[in-house]
Amino acid sequence: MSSRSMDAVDGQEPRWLSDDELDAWLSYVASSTLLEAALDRQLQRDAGMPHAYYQILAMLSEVPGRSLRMSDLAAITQSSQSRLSHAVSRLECNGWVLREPCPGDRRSTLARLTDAGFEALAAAAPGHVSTVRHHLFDRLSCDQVRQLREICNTMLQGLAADPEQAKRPGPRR
Amino acid sequence: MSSRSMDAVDGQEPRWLSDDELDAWLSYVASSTLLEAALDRQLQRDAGMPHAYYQILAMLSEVPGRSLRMSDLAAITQSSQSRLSHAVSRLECNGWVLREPCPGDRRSTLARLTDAGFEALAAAAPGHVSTVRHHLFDRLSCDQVRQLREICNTMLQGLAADPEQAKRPGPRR
DNA sequence: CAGTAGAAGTTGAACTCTCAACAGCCTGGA
DNA sequence: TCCAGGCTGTTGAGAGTTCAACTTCTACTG
Repeated sequence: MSSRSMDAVDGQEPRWLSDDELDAWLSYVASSTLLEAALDRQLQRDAGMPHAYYQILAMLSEVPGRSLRMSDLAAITQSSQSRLSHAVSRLECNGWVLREPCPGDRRSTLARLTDAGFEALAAAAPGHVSTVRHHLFDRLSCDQVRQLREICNTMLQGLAADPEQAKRPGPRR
Repeated sequence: MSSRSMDAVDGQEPRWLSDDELDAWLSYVASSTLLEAALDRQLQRDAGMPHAYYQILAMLSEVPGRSLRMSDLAAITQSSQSRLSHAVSRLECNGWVLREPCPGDRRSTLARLTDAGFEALAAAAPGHVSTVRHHLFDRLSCDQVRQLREICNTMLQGLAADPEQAKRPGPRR
């Protein structure tokens, strides 16, 4: 990743990261890896679900009717359709989510948060928020919280518009 | 996660996130999820390895002898021992890494980057750096890069000292 | 209105990661 | 010296994710 020990062999010498950028990158990778691991560990231990599943329940809980089309739910949880489909299957087994047909478009499926699902979320929320606080917000100044939001929003603009994001290769036949 | 639709049932009302914090958190979760997915996709497609495996090769490449004890390699890649052991097994099958006994401590194992592994890394690096640049550093000001580093380092202090991190339940016998 | 391209969702296989248990080795105090 | 407990690493099972293929349905175009 640094230019110190790596030379390009082809014609196009890539723009390596500067020392400042490399420092920031290594810190970012380390902290985001460890934070996600800590969140998963806490939620798995105390609520029997990984962080990604908590997010699905949380997003459903915030929406009128506590129900969303699978596609929309996938979009707001930064999930692929396949990942979400597997996840909802598991949540359905737990009785936390329910699949039902979508009126008006027979391709679509609605995922609805059940009462049991809402209760599981409500039970999990305090411990989760406390973990997020402990590792993140209790350590940052108000300025840093704003800076973090700005930085992440800037990233999001590029990531959301990523063409790779949407690319879905057709069948081979 | 917000206090708007969730009330604590038990005695201890948790400190919910403020609106600013919630905004920052949702942006953080979304951007880190999408960025990690983009990195994995690019590396998997162009180099046949996920981001975590790239990091293992990269860390090995920066160290004298291109060789580290499994424990030390796990520490600098934010990996559990188990995860690293599985990963190195796979990298060994690719001929990119080699396991060898550690002189002086027969418990330990050294993982060494092979020449083929170094070449695979060198071939993967330009595309990877370019992806990191494209999604992150090309969009941030110098100030923001410094802010990001500060924020992540602050997080790291807490995460590295996390007691959960080290807890390893003993055998049941 | 038929044909077709694309959208929505699911599935199964392969892969990665976590968790718990285990085996081997080292070290300090009795 | 001995051995108890800790360190190091591996393994197998189970859970979650990705990828590619597929089905069904919608909407556009001629």
